[in-house]
Amino acid sequence: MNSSRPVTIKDIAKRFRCSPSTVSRALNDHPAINEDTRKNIQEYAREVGYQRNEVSLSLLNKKTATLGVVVPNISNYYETAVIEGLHNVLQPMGYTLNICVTNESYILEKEYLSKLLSNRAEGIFLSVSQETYDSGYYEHLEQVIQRKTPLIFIDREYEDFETSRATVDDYHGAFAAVEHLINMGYKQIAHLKGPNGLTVSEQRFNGYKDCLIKNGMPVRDELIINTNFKVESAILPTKRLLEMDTPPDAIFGVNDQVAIGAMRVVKDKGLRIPQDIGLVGFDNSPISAYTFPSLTTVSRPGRKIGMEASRLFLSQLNASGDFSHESIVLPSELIIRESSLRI
Amino acid sequence: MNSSRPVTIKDIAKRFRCSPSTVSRALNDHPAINEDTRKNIQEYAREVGYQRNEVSLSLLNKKTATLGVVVPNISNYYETAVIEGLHNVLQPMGYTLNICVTNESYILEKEYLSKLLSNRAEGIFLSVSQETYDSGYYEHLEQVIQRKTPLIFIDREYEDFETSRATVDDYHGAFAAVEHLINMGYKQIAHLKGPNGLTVSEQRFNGYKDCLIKNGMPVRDELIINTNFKVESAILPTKRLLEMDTPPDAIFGVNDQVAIGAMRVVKDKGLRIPQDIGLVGFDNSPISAYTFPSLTTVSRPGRKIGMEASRLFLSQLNASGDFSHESIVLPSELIIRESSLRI
DNA sequence: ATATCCAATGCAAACGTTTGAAAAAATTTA
DNA sequence: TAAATTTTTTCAAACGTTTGCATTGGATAT
Repeated sequence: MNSSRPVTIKDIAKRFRCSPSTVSRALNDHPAINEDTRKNIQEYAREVGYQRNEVSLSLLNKKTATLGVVVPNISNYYETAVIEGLHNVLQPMGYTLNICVTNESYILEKEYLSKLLSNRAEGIFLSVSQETYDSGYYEHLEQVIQRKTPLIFIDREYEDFETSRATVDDYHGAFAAVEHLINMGYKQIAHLKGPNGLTVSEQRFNGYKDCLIKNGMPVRDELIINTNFKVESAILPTKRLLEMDTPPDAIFGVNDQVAIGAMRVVKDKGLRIPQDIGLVGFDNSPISAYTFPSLTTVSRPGRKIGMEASRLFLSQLNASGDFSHESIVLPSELIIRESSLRI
Repeated sequence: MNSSRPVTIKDIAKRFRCSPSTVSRALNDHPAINEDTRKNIQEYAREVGYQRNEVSLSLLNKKTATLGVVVPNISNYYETAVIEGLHNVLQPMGYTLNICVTNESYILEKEYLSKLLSNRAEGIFLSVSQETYDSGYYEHLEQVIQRKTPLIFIDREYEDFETSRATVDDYHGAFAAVEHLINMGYKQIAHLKGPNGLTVSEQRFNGYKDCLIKNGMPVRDELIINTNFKVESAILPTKRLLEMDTPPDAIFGVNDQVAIGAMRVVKDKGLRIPQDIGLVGFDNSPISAYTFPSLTTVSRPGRKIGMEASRLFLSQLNASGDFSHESIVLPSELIIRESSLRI
């Protein structure tokens, strides 16, 4: 008849014919408890596998030690690196991360935020979904603000939303990548762009465009084709590029996946990298160093972003009433490898 | 002075000079509430951004609708696919997934399990860490069992632990991969093995070994070298293999990452794939189809594993007292691509 | 005018824990 | 032995919500 109901402090109290308070104090090593009582109770508690019900404590203390991490997906290297960074700082402080994957859906994002608030998460790290961008709705964020729950944007962001944010300098990373291609003598640089509307996509695109302009090179619309960040989404666009009358002699991919997809198509065509076609990606994913040829790319400090975001959260938490939000932009770094190194 | 304390039912009750019960019923559309009262209360609640405190409800109902997912890491394609599968089934049912990354650490795994139990998670999906394997300790799992919290193993497992589990048939996948290499005429097949002790590593290794034996081929110890699953860990081992007096003519990597690392080294050596060296990976990661040459691999149904694990959880939940644990083994599938297709 | 009935609301307990203050018990002091 | 002191334990409230049961007040029927 030993039901699966977890042992409570009351159960133990009954067993020892004492009050719950005594048990609670005994378990917490309160000084005003008789040594014997304490030992007996602790021993018994261990024996029966007592485990403090944190739910009741959360209710009592209004502290859940839970943080929400809301991201569009976790299948990319960068996202997992960010989570690792958050984790490294916050886990040792006793926080539990509640990772929510929106799958780029607005509705899921909204649901998750509601749920996190209902569950009294003490802070939320958010990388907004594609759909949220597209729709432009952000009432679901207002609830978070209204409830004064610290909200930290990671990576993607609403430009005009007043919160803290930790992002990577995509613009200058892209700029440096394209400038490098120009320095290598490439003349017609194509861009496999990310989905429209996303800050990440647009920032990188802007870096690409501005770099061309600054260097007196034309921005050819037909050399800019959209992808969805995934490797297979680069295949057709790259084919199209290579079949043009005046095809590009270099391709800047919005991320490594896309660049690797392009690499495959280029090689299938029998073109040589970097001699015939230069190639640059973005992210410095682990595999980029081991493709053949290895891929020039721009590294994003994902772990650092996570750690900085944690810092922002903590400072907001400790802040008294008036708190000015911070925007942290970490630099990205060009990593030159074989795919663009034309001698 | 508007403190950030969330609005409670009591606050609303005070505002309307009624009892909390009335507010609760009004918000939950209880029929015995006056229509006007209901409307007024609901409107006011929306206005002030009332949000039900789920913590208190959890305490009251002893239901948290929270499930723990404890995995060594989330940076691989497979793991995220599993999580996606779990998510797809369980999120719509109202469950929140609490994803915990142990980073292959025993201590973290133990801490997370304790925490999940303390937070009254209603079920736990576990892929045990490397350290847990190595140490052989599993008292931390006993607590879970003792508390009768459904525990489902995903992917990795203790062979002799009585729970439900959903795993992939790594053995036959590896067997098929090696048999394919043999059919292609490769004679000296090396194996870049995963870390010792992990079921995944050992199953694949066994598949490799048994296939060689069954085909009357020698198992040469010097052709079996350990890696840690990561791309860079394949570099030195592969170099060593290729510098041997009688080097292998094929390499079976424990996963795609390792195979891709090997691919790089082989190409650097000026050897041709698949003519000089055949190559097979494991996982069917998105990129494996787009390497050059594309990588023959074994696909693991990660999403399906997640969905099956969910099913196991649900059936255990609905089971009355006596419940016999299920072991589900999903087949893996050989995907033949260019890297092994010698004509 | 009184009994009957129904609609609407309030009361109180419960979930598991902590904690300040009060009470009880044990010990020391005079 | 009584008073004073110290040690140990209990009481009660609190956290926010739900819910069975009791209560209220008004309307209807007799």
